[in-house]
Amino acid sequence: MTVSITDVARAAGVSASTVSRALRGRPGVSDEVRAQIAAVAAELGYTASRSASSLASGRTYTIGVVAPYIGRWFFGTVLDAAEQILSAAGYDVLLYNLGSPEARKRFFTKLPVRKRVDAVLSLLIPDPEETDALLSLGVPLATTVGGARDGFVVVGIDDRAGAESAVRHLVNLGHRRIGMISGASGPLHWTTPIDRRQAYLDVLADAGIPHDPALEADGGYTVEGGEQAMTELLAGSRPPTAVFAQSDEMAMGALRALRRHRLRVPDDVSVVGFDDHELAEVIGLTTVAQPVAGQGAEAARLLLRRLDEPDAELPGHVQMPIRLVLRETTAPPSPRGPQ
Amino acid sequence: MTVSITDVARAAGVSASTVSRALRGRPGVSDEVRAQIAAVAAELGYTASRSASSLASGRTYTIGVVAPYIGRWFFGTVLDAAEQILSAAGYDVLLYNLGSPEARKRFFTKLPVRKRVDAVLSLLIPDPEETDALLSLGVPLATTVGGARDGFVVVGIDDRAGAESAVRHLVNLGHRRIGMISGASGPLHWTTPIDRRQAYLDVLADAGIPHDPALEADGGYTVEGGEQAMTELLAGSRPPTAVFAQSDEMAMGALRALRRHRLRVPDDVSVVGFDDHELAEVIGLTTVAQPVAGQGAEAARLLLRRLDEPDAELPGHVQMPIRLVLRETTAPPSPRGPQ
DNA sequence: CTGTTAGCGCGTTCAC
DNA sequence: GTGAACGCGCTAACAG
Repeated sequence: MTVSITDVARAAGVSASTVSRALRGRPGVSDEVRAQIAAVAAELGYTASRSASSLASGRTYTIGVVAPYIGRWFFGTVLDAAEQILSAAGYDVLLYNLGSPEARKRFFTKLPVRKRVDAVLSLLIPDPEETDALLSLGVPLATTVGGARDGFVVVGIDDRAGAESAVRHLVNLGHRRIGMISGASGPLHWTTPIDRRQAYLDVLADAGIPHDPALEADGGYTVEGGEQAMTELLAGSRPPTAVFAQSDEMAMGALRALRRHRLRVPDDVSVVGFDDHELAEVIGLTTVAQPVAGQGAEAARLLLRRLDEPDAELPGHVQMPIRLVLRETTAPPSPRGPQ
Repeated sequence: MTVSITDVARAAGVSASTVSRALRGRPGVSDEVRAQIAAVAAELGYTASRSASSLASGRTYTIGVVAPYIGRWFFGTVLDAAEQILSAAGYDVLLYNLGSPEARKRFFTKLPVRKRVDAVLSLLIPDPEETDALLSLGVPLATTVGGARDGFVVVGIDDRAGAESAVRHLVNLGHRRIGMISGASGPLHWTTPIDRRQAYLDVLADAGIPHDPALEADGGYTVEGGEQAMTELLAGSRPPTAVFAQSDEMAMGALRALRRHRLRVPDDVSVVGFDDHELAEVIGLTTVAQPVAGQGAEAARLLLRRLDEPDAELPGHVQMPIRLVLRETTAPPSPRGPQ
């Protein structure tokens, strides 16, 4: 039924080893024999069985990618970029979508990637136990989230610097009542919301603006959450004149809430996001841009280099550039304040 | 280093065959032995090598998913849903992102999924040659795009009915100059834009509205394309009072173009999209909703059933429901017309 | 430069 | 109910 290496060997009048060497471009085969084998293989439609070759060689030419919510723009974009780099290098991608707690638990207890992948790229932050599980795989590890960690190649951004530039922008415009929509209720060990919040506090302190806890709300990194959070902020006795949302999706939710309250942006309230979502430009959202696809691609590249030269010195932590993109949702505060 | 089935067998004082039977729940093992083996395996952290077991059994417990642009909301969402169903059933997902022509060609010529997957789910429409390549794999096939085709389980929607409801809505509001932003420049064999366009023509004809080619523009299914297309339409001598965009992303681009031209929506121009993108609600976009995640999940389920009972009768073509969602971007035409 | 010999780790007959 | 033998298709080490 399916054509095997011995079929090719027989048809070409050589041994299976020669076929193996010839097709994989290994030295030790004369050019004419190699060409003839290639021709026979093509004619028969032969492809080596990955199961068999990885069993024999120990290499799988497969990379495992674990992600939360691949349907979300951010992760989808990272995955997209990483896959392109990996497949161009001849690697296949095994995808694990760990959005639900059950899926996540199932993955880390059964660890289906064991003996199946040459490396793992994680788009989520593993907790200490999960980290141990990944380390136990004994393969190179990379991640695009969180800070530097042992055993991982980390490609990320400077969350604090990014958040600082956003909040400072609002301060420079003259705002004093600056709210923040964060994502504190996310998974543990997820330092991003913590870092961005700290930057917010730092900039306020730096500007001599007292911190008002009533100006903080949790948006859970979703559009709906952002909308609810903004609604909460508006319900306060002294609502903010500007809001820093820790993600563009939450910012979009905030914009929706503002529209529902008949408040104009940026005349009544300014909004800054974070990410530079593909639709941020469409909406005219001022935001902190980070190279999302770039991080996926870079992490994939570093992983490939680790596989090519296991002993090469590689940076354990790469910082990608960020920049504040000014659009149409920020302006100086209205003299009359919101309302 | 890595623990194998013989390690477990030795530690449990049984043979490898018994371990194999016990761990996979096959009959022929006493309950107490089975329990003991399970305990030993857990303690040693044993997982069967997929390479070895699929080499021996012929089953890979892996499904190949090919997609264009997984970074795009639509495909990311379909993939997300399909992956959840498949991994819950114990299958792994091998992902192939075929956005670029090179990646696509590479995939279909080298066919890296051969002997690697038990089934394939395609989120793109293969041309006749590519179809042959997929059929040659000899495994169940499914797709979420295009019409019914031999050898595939197709899960989709009625594109014509959906587009009709959108255009009819505009007609019912009283619009006579109705533009369309389509995606004709996409890949060949992609019938969606053709079907949606035909529906547009049918409804116009039905309403006695003459067709004006100047009211059609190509948006290539992207936000930027939609923006350009809308700009083209506005540059005409008699711009439309309403526009049907064949996708929400193009509709969002159109909204941006309208804003830039200082035209109000829906007062000056009405816009209808197609898909019910996750941000459509945020923007208040009237659109034709289709169950995007639902299609991915359903296709995955049908594939699993095919694998479980290869001889069962399965529908070759499943139509998922659609519905028009009225929001804030459509209204009767302004008495003065656009401007 | 090429063929031969051994496994890689497991599932699957068979015997027992 | 359990174990021994064999083979899945391929790569790696060794001869020649």
